[in-house]
Amino acid sequence: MEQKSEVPKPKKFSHEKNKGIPEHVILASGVHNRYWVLDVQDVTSSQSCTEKHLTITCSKTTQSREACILKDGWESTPVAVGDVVHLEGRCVSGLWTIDRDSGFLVLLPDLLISGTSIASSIRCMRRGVLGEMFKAFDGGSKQMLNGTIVHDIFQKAAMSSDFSPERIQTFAAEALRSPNYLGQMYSLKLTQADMRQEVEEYLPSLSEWAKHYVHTSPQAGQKQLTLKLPSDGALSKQDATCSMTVTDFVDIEENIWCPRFGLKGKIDVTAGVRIHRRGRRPTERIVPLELKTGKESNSIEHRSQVILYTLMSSARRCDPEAGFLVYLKTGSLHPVVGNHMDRRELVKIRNSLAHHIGNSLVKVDGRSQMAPLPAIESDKQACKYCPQKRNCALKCIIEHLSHVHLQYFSDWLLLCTLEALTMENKGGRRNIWLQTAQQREKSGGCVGNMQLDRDVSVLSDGVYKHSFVRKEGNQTLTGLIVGDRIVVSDQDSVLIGLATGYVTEITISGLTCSLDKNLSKFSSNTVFRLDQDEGAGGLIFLNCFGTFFTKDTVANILKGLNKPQKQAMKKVLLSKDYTLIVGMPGTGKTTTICTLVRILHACGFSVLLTSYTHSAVDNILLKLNRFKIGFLRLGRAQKVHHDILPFTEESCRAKGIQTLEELEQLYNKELIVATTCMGVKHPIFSRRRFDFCIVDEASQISQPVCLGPLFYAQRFVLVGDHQQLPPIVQNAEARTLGMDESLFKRLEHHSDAVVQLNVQYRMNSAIMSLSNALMYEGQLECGSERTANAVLQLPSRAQVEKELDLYVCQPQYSAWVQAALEPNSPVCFLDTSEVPAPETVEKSGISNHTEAILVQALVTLLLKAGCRASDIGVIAPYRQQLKAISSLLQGDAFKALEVNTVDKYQGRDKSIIIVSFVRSNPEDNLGELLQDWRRLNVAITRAKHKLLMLGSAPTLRRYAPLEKLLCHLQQEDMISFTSGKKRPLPNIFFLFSFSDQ
DNA sequence: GCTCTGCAGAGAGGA
Repeated sequence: MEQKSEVPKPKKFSHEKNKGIPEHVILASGVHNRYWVLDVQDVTSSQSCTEKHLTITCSKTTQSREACILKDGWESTPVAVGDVVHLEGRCVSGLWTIDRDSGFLVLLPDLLISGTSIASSIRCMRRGVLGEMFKAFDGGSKQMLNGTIVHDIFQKAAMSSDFSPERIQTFAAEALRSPNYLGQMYSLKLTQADMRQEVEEYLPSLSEWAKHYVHTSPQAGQKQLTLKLPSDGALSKQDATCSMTVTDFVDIEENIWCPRFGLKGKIDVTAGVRIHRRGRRPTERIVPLELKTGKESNSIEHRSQVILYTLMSSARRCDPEAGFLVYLKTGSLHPVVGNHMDRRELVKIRNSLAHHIGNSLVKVDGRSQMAPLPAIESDKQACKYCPQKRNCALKCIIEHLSHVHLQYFSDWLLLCTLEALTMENKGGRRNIWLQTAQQREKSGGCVGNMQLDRDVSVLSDGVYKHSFVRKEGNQTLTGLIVGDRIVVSDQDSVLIGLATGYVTEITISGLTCSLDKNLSKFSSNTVFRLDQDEGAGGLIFLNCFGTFFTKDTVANILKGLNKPQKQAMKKVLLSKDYTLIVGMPGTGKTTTICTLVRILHACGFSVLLTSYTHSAVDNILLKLNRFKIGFLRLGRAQKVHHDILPFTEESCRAKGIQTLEELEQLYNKELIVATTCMGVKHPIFSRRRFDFCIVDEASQISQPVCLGPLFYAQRFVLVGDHQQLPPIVQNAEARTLGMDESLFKRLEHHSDAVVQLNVQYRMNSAIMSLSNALMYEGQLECGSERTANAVLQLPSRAQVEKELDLYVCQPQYSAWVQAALEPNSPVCFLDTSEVPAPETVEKSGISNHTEAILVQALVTLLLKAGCRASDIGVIAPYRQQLKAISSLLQGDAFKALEVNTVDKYQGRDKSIIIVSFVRSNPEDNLGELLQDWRRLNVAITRAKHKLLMLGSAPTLRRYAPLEKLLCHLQQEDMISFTSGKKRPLPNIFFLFSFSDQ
């Protein structure tokens, strides 16, 4: 993937980027300033020093401009026109000066970079950049796990202010049987005894450390340390000798997102300390302690980490100026002072890293490509143990990768990077600190003004249940829904990212959630904001380019299947590598998969069962469960279907798993393991392999995600239908470059691996014929006479028609209603063009009010005619239209009725489907959604007995797929007009009064 | 031009 030097180095993108400030960029002045760089000049000053002069603005109109001079080393900052920067220091009448002694320039400050990332970039920038691009997949080591556990023990002791050997023993024993660490031991093939031995070596020095430094100990504060704080000014060396005692443990694992310096990180221990120096009054500070279990190296990397933590702390509270490295192997303490020089150099390294990460793409001739990585360091020593060495020199090291494979890798790297960028610009975490809670609440995805309600309760190790209520009464909470991931910050966005977790319950006045930190230490007056967390965005780029034949049973299982389904079974069993099952709409994909799993299970094969969504996975499991087939379901309990909960790892563990053997047993017990494609980070996959992997809804999954689970199986089966919707890709360029091609589609032309399910049991023959004409070229068949001839049952239809006659004296006005209700014409397109029914285009989306009213009318009539609300589904391509329709369908009678987007209806069906196509305008204003054949195909294949479509035929004819559909409908005489000659209103009013009765 | 699901994740040592 290394781009060679032929690739032109990106010059200044001034002409490219200067076209105006993009909409998603937010600028500000003040402490949390954000400036847009308008111009960059390299200047040689009178003392023949080079400087960089920036012209900057913090207003989007670019009217008020300021200047910034970078010198004394800052001039080498890789800042370019169109970058966003944050400035620290002094500004005198519109001129910032960043020099040796004061000021910082933080490049792309909303790109938060972790302390460890910066520390690892000190020796090699390329390593830091690669580390941000690829999360290592190495799985860790015994030493690392030991480190984590010893940290945990120290932190628990700190929080309980008890470092007695007995207490520490208890914490150690708890940690050694905690679920999380057992999982890691399983991955690393370590035993609990191994781990116990490793951990126990450290325990005495924990108590020892506390004896010397915690203020409750009589021996505290006797050890001499060397500490010279910046605020001391010039002092003699003698004066720098001091002693330190910890007076208070303020926090553990304090999570800091620091957008002033563009940093993030977790501080092991935040402690209140008292520093005693000879001849001075003791000073009190709150400082970061960084724990280390490895060698007492006092290395640049370790010290840099501490200095960065002091900088992050300074943005939250009084500048600690110093922090401490605690080496737990020996129990010794090293003070680390963060003077301006060190901080300056680290911020520069951060900027360099941010520059590379923030400019990972360059445009060449209008097309995006990956920017070159920083140069390779030729330090053999450093490279030898570098965790990124495989990614660093991919081409050289992995010789078995052919050109095609490398090309595939680099293509997808580009696509994923493009997509990540778009997702970051759209949502992204930076809105938490760039927008006030009120601003963000308007656009949804945030609730502010929240206060802690009841006491915090512990749900499990590291999971805390919190209840919040609105400070001002009962304003309804609209922004969040149950299951959302959230980030908790203080209302004023000073303490950002205090905790993360999930919404578990929403009431009228408040909300309950599970969080990773206990916030009870905040006073009951503290006001919080809860922001929906879209996550860091982008796809994880999975870095892993690394028989009992019980004939009777199988025969029995095969019995209920139709011919193509049987063929599918045979194909899978005989396959060497993979099989694709093309399941057309209603052909029983879930049943087929369920049967396939039962057969494979009966044959003694192990199966990894996956799909993109939790609900798709659970759909199959619900069916499987009826046959009493055992399985293990991995994944967050909150996302799993209620009836499947007993089979989750979490509930199995709750029955009591304390030893590694029990955990191994749980992981190995079932032949069938089910999870989502993204769930493959689970420890089980570091060891278990499967005979088969089945991926459901595979045509909706992007390639990198779909590949994930396939690495753990000998053979795989992809089930999907490429005539249905493809994976969602937000970035337009990535889409045109083919990112929405699923693996299913890519492999589909290998026709010998494909088997088609074309016998369907959903639609009656009239509805089926639409899809056959449009997409399947007549291949789709009805499974039985019963399916083919099934029509809508309307017990009270006669009564309704009688009333219609009574209320509408002119029959031509109610003709279309009669057509819509007629069970024997299952397909009916209602052309609204003569009504007319124009669309409404708003920022929030597109809707069509008249169509919404017509939907309401139809639903009302259908219910009146004896239809159950749960048998009716309303579909529209646009969210805004769903809102319009739902607001008209309020009330208990409509409760069971489902209103949803086309996309959400995929994989589902209803007896009656009403589709509102929305678009209706005289211009050539089309939009993308309805241009997609597959979306239309999904929309028209959801109904079992009756398909009602509403739309303006003249507008819709401008969309190629709809033109074809309308042509077919016309031939079949399936179109009727919603009114006679431009007089629809009496009808509509009539319907209103009718529904109000 | 308006369709949306998944993800914890920063740091745990080694030289």
